[in-house]
Amino acid sequence: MASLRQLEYFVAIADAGSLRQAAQRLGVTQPTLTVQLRALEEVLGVTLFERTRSATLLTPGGRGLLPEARALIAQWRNIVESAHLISEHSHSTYRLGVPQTLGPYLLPSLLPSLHQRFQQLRLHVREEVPDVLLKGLEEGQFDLVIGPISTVPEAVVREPLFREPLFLASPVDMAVPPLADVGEIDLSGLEILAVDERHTLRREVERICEQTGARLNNDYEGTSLDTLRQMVVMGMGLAFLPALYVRSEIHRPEELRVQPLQGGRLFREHAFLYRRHAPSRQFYRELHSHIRDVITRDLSDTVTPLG
Amino acid sequence: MASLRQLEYFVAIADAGSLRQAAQRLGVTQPTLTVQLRALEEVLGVTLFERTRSATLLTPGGRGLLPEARALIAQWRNIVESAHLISEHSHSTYRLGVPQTLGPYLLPSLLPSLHQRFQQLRLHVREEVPDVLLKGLEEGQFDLVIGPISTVPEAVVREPLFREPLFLASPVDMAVPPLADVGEIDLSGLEILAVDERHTLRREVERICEQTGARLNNDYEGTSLDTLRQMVVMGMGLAFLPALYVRSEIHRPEELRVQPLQGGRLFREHAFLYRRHAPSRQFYRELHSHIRDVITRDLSDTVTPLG
DNA sequence: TTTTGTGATAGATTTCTGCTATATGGTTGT
DNA sequence: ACAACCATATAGCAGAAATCTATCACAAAA
Repeated sequence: MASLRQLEYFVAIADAGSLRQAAQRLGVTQPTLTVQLRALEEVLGVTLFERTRSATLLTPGGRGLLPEARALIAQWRNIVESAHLISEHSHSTYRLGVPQTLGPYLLPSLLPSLHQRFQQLRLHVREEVPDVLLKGLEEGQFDLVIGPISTVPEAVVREPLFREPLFLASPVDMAVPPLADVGEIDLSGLEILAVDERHTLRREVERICEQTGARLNNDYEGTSLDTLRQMVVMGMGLAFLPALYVRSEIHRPEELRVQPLQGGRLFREHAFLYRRHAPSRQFYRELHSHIRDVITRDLSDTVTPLG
Repeated sequence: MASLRQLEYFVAIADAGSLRQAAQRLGVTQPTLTVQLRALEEVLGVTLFERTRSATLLTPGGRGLLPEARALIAQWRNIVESAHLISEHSHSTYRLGVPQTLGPYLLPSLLPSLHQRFQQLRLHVREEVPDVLLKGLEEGQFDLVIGPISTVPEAVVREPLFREPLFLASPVDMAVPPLADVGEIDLSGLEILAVDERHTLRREVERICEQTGARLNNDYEGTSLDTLRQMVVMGMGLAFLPALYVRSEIHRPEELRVQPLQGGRLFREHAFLYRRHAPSRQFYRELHSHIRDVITRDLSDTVTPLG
């Protein structure tokens, strides 16, 4: 095995045309070069220089290897430089996980601002269901997660982000009384549609249904909020839709009536998660702080910031 | 300064996903990896792995640097491989110097056969005048020289190659008696043309002129044998042309009469030269041996092999 | 012939690398 | 809850490698 240093010696000797001069430039002594050059030649099995008393000449073999050695050293310097950039954080690609029911409606409000604040930051976003998000965070498939507030392992830091109201969506041609507080309302007999059971949103809806006497339709499970909306429009039932979704959709009152539910019992909450011992945790804290600010500034008409 | 080994450790740990497993694959112990990895991280200024008790995860920074590390190691293996190819000799490019008055007429007979014998051999041929050839050989601008026999420094090995007769060239319309032996012939009064004085050939011709009483034309110096021939054709004088030149030219008796000069006093001699201490000298000896064989086999109707 | 400049060599010293043994801190199974 | 286990971290030592100083040997130039 040879070392990078030996390759640098090789190049320096070739450039200087003499061991002594190369030694001087490199700040080492000439015997060092004699020995190290010999060691490199030993490893390569090629005599790189023809040593005469009056000059040190590249052999044909050495001439062929010289550009490759230069390239290798350049590549090494490149790595060091990249590393130093990366060491300032926010120059790497962080893998962010979000639930499918949140990502498309939250991130468009978040990413432009994040990108402006951390110019070199690259986020690789992947949508997953919450269970997978948490597991993936623990196991290292994700660096960051924005997901439902839930109990998290000791090894994960959970920073509450915001509370998001749920709206009751119904077809325009259906008579549903305005709801003041869901706790006081009787929805018995009504069909409620929800996304499949891997989503936290479904658990919220299940709880609400028990409290209001509504019936959860188990035959049709929307795989996305958009599907859910289509199903409501087609009269298959009612649905609870998160505020950010409602906000982001082109509002079409002629198709869908959306009722705010006062009283604050109907909502879901999201948090910012990362591994407690992640080397970049300091940077994650900065990210969190910035995200919280953006939400407060841009989304507080829709959601309630937490923490 | 980091080492190639540390980069290999980095890659191995990333692949294995654990220090212990990586250590086992690499045939070292786990503390070694702990220490070396830390050293590499120190140099790069980047934490490459997030060490947890249950797993060893790449950090975002480490993830970014991993492909570069792989590339560097690949390039290093590439260098070693090239070197090992080169070490079998005849895979390098050797710089061959020849006189302008010989190269174009000898090499076409030589190179195809050389290439067949040493498939991977690459020769970079440059034409120079003999002085420059010898100096260039000593100073390392050439690895090999085929040039006029002359006294050479101790540091240069001179292997005689062949003796090349000189022919007397005259215009077809000029009456010149057939020459049996130049020593017995009187050429007094005739104009002799020669190449410029940097060529050994000119010195030969000067000597001959003194012996035969011919007059060397100093006003017109051909810069190449072809120019010389043209000048003879145009009636500006006679010239001595080397056998290989005569052999290689399309013979045009209607333009130029070429007379062989018997007696063997009129010739030039060429040798194969290389630095005595060149690391590839063993290979040069093989080359010389092969070249001698080719000359004996293919050119002995024109020249006399030596040595 | 002396001087200067080149690479090679020897031996001492420092630095690096890897080992063994052990500590530390989570995870898992009872 | 606790023991057993498994991961990485640390300490200290030994051998290898790298470097230095001093010197040699040789060639070219003055």
